[in-house]
Amino acid sequence: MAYAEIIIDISHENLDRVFTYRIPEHLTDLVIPGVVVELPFGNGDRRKKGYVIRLKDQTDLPPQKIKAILSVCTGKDTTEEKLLTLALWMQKTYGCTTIQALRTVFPVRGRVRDKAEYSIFRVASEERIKETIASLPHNRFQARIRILEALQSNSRLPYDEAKKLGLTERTMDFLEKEGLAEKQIEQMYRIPVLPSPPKAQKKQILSSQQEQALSRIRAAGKKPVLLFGITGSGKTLIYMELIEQVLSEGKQAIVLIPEISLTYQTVSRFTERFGKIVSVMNSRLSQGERFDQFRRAQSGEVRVMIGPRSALFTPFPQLGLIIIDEEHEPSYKSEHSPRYQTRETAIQRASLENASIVMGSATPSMEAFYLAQQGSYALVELSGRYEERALPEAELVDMRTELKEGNRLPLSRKLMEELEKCLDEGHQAILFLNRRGYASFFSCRSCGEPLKCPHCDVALTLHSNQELVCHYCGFTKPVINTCPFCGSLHVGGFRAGTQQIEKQVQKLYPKARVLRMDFDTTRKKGEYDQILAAFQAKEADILIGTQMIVKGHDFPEVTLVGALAADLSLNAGDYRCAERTFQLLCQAAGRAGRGKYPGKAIFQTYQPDHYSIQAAKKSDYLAFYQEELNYRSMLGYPPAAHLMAILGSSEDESRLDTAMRYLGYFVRRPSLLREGTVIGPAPAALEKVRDTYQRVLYVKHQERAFLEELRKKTEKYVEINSGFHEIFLQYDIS
DNA sequence: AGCACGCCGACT
DNA sequence: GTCGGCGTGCTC
Repeated sequence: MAYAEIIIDISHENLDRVFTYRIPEHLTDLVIPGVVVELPFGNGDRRKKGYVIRLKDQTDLPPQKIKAILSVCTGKDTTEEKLLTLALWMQKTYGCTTIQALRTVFPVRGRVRDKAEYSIFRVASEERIKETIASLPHNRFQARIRILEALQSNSRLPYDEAKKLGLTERTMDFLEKEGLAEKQIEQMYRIPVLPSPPKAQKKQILSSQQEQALSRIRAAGKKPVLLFGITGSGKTLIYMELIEQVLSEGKQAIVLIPEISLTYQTVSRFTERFGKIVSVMNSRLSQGERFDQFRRAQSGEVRVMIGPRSALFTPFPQLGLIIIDEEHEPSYKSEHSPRYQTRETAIQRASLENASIVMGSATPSMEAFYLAQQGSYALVELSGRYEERALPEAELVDMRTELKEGNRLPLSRKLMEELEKCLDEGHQAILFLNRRGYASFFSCRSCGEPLKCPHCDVALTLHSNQELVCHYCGFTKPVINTCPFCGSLHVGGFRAGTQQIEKQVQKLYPKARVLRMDFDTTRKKGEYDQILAAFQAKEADILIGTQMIVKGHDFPEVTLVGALAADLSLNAGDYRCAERTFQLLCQAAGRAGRGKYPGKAIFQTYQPDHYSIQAAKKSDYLAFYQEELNYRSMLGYPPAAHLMAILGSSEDESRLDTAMRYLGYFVRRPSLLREGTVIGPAPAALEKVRDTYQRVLYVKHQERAFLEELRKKTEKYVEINSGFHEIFLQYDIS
């Protein structure tokens, strides 16, 4: 006997499990994992669609309970089937539950959407309603009367309001049977506001460099392409040419961009060229809005989807091209289960759909460049800035010398000098701080003890309203004036966050118009775009901010970029921190001199000799790549090897410790671990978040498949051991 | 989510 | 008794 394990509905927790169905003989060949089938479900054998997850020969269930599959809905080549196959691939590769994988790939009909969409419409005349109310005995049918009364004045009653009036299934049945009202689904799309109306565009002409790159991309065919082009070399124009071609073949394209650069500026370039067929997704969209976006894509109304990583799952009928811009951005790695890497998943989707895929970056991720070197990706280089603008020259300032010579300000003398020059010439400047709040943590100058959040174990940040804030859980406490550890009165915010730098700059250059952009000033929707637009319109001379200001914006009047603490991100305690630092600095330097004036970048640092800072100074990607690859090979980190993080979390610290220790013993068993290394368990980077403790265990191995196998074995081990019951485990393989 | 089942109170 | 409201539990 053949059976299939099927998932019925991904939007409801109670149905969050597999059901077993019998495969009738005539469907034997058609029912395979990844296919959508029609089933009888529940008491009335209602017709439901289900996803086939896997097949099996046996089942423990009593035979009389098992129903048979009715039919197979999807042929082999539908979008749905391919996305389902993609979900199963993600489950296998990233280790998550099937439901989690399905929810990532298919839009969930959110509750918000249901409320807004279902309405009750009056279908009878007002008189008839009145008569019905009168005919109903008034001491009963309270719910019916309330609803009919509501329908008298309004012909439409939203479903959630009706629920409040006591609407039940039976009442609804009565209303429909009597021909008084009907339940209706409104087919209203929530169209997110498009940045700009399509303009008559003047077609930009490709440089010979761009032409060359374009033909090499086309020559690569379906092989993934890594487009390695420095900032300002005009990658976007190449993307648009590729999209143009795909559209002319009647296919559709997905453009992935990091959330942070999903701005008016970026999107308007696409809408100006392609008009209404472009749609934008962003993570601020509600579930319902996202659902609508996907439906518009399905119907052919939208043919180019721009968005962050979740846009990868747009269900286009004939996907022709996937573009991943700024491929190296950390936001392409999902932080929730499944912890998928967008680049890998996109390549998988492209191969399932027989689509092309192009990844672009000025500073490719170590993984992508490594794979390009190995020949798995086609490497297409795009050298030279568009219209031959010079690359800005970066200069290092050693902050240790600065301090020795008596300058305690966050700005070095060199930077001040350049800033003044820049302002005098009437140009714009960007001052960039590696991380928000990093430098303005609150600590004691006598004993050096920083004040930490009692829930999250991170340093509290001092805000201008004299409050100490935890940026993870939002815990606040008023500022104190004695150190709780040693009683010293020398407590205060050290150095400067963006706010302090803003104050400092205002003091130094009272005439300069200063804009600040960070977490605090961009909390409200639209503020981000407003600040950028204002700066672009030259309504300010200096823009101060965290990494968000150096990502992909084009400010032609900026001639000076200052990185105030270039090495801040070097000590983040993560094997990727050198890579991040290099990327951020290169991006920052790339902001300067994008217009007709040459640019200048100044990196202030306490570690001027570090290779990532040295390489960033010269914008020398290859030099950095070589050094970093040596380091990764030596220590067995990706891309030289593979790394699995097992993240355990629990509210019970001692139980978590015990469980993770035993997990450590388990994966260290010689019978399991061949040629691999285990590190930990150790407290995770954030030891405690929202009163939940976190521990992490790392396993390094040359073979990814080995780690995937180990994960499966670990899952089984955890399942049969009661010590892990209150422990939540997540796996992250890279 | 749907649907049935079963209990409870208000009515003929 | 009987009907409808309402809470609970199950769906291969």
